[in-house]
Amino acid sequence: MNEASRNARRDDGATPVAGAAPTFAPLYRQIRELLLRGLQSGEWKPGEAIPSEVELAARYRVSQGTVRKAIDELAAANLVVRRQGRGTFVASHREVRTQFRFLRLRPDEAGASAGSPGAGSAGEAAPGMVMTSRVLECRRLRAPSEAARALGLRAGEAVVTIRRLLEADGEPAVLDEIWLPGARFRGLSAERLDAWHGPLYLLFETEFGVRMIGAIERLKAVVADRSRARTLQVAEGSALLLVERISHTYGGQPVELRRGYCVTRRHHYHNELS
Amino acid sequence: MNEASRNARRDDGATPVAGAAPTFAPLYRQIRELLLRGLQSGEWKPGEAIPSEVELAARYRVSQGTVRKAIDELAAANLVVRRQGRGTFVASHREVRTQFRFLRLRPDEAGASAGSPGAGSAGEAAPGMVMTSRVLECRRLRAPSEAARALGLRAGEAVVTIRRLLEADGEPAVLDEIWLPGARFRGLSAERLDAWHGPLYLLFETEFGVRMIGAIERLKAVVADRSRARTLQVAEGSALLLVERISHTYGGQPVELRRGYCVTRRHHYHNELS
DNA sequence: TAGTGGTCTAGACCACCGT
DNA sequence: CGGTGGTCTAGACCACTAA
Repeated sequence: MNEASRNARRDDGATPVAGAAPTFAPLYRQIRELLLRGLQSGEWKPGEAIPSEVELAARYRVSQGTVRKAIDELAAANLVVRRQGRGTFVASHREVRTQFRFLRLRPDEAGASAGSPGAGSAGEAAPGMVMTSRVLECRRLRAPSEAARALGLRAGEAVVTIRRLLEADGEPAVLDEIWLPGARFRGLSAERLDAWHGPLYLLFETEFGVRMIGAIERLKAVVADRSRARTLQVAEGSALLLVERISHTYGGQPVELRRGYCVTRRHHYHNELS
Repeated sequence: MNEASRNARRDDGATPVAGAAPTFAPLYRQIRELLLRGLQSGEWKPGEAIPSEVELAARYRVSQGTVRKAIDELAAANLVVRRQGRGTFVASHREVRTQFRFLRLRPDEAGASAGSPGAGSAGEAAPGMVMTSRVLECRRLRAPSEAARALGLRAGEAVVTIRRLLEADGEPAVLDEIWLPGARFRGLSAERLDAWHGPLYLLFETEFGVRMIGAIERLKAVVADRSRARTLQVAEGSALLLVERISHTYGGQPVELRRGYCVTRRHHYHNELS
């Protein structure tokens, strides 16, 4: 198989560094890109199983080990979940583990029970708090320049904007201001949001076919203005944690701009460095 | 080799879940633990090469592939760096890539040139700013209860505390308040710090044999009190980003408590979710 | 029991690095 | 050139899951 297929497909496509000479990608990366294409195109939907390793190996005419390494990378990127004895499944925001990858707010008294990982365990603890959401506003408008830039839209294109208040254990915790590209989110309305109970990203995934697979966040500390202070029920002039997020779907394409104003009196933003 | 060595060593040690029945670890994890022990004991020092894969395979009497998988995990945890054609090296804070894993502050105008990773590239950009440090204070004292708890010390044990001001491009950016266990940091003094030019963690690594390999951070927004406002040259009542960090060395053992008060007027804390 | 992912091996060859 | 990590293969067996 090798002597032919190795050079059959050139160029990774994942690292389009301008000016770099076209480089050849190892087989398992080429396979990874093929699988990625299947995920992106919806050939396999969130929650479904992808074909078994042996079947994929036969289909692409490579060894199982090579397919395995390709899937390993997809699993490392949380695009796919392996389950021994059952198969490999497309990651979905239906799963709790996925949900809390994007919610970094935690109650302060987390017990601090030192998990102490050996060399590389994830150790995701379930945040012991009840989150409820209340939609304050949802409307369509022409993209403000800032949102257009973040979402890669032309100035004036349609966007959907949402304002919602998250409460943690009954207390106002986060005021979210969200912008979404109008083209991908036709039919998204306040009614639709009110009727939905569950994570926002799960709604996006099931109703609009938009899977959030990653995000870049910029955190700042800001002073609460009058309006935000009121909705969050804190004093004007309080310090708020501003989390600006641009999340993307397959291929790094941005599909959400979000600004979350967080009350960090009894909560904090959790992050692990390694 | 296999029929014997597979069950020769039992129990991972990395996941000491109380009450769980003793479980057997795959060979490559056992090898990983052995290598980890070598790193921890200083058998191979930061910057040095560890033995080659074939040599390790011979030493532990397993196949090269098994050693390889063990090293893969150590590399994924940033404990070790592979260099094709040269060898595998113990990670050191001397390297720039390592340094900025722990410095998440970035200047606001980072160009925002959407890097758009394919499936799982790290894409660490060099923060385009000049950081300089000025030590305000360094003294030894009995651990305040909070620091003792964070560092796992008995109340009243000795700690070293440091206060330092970081300037980014000439402007005050971060006020750090640091606590270190006194036992591990004998001889650390203001003079020693003043004489040092370079990352703090590199000093710890080279002079005290303490390698920071990970940390847990809790972020909050706070209001600047009079004293901190003055040293950071901002108005009293400004919002500051408080980054509380507990960093650890091998085995998850905490060795630093740090509180950083960040001015986020022209900078932000950068984070990537996936 | 059949099918899946998980581990381990042994050997081949490639790409890269320093001498 | 020799040594290192990187890729790929083929086959064996194990651990787990579901029918």
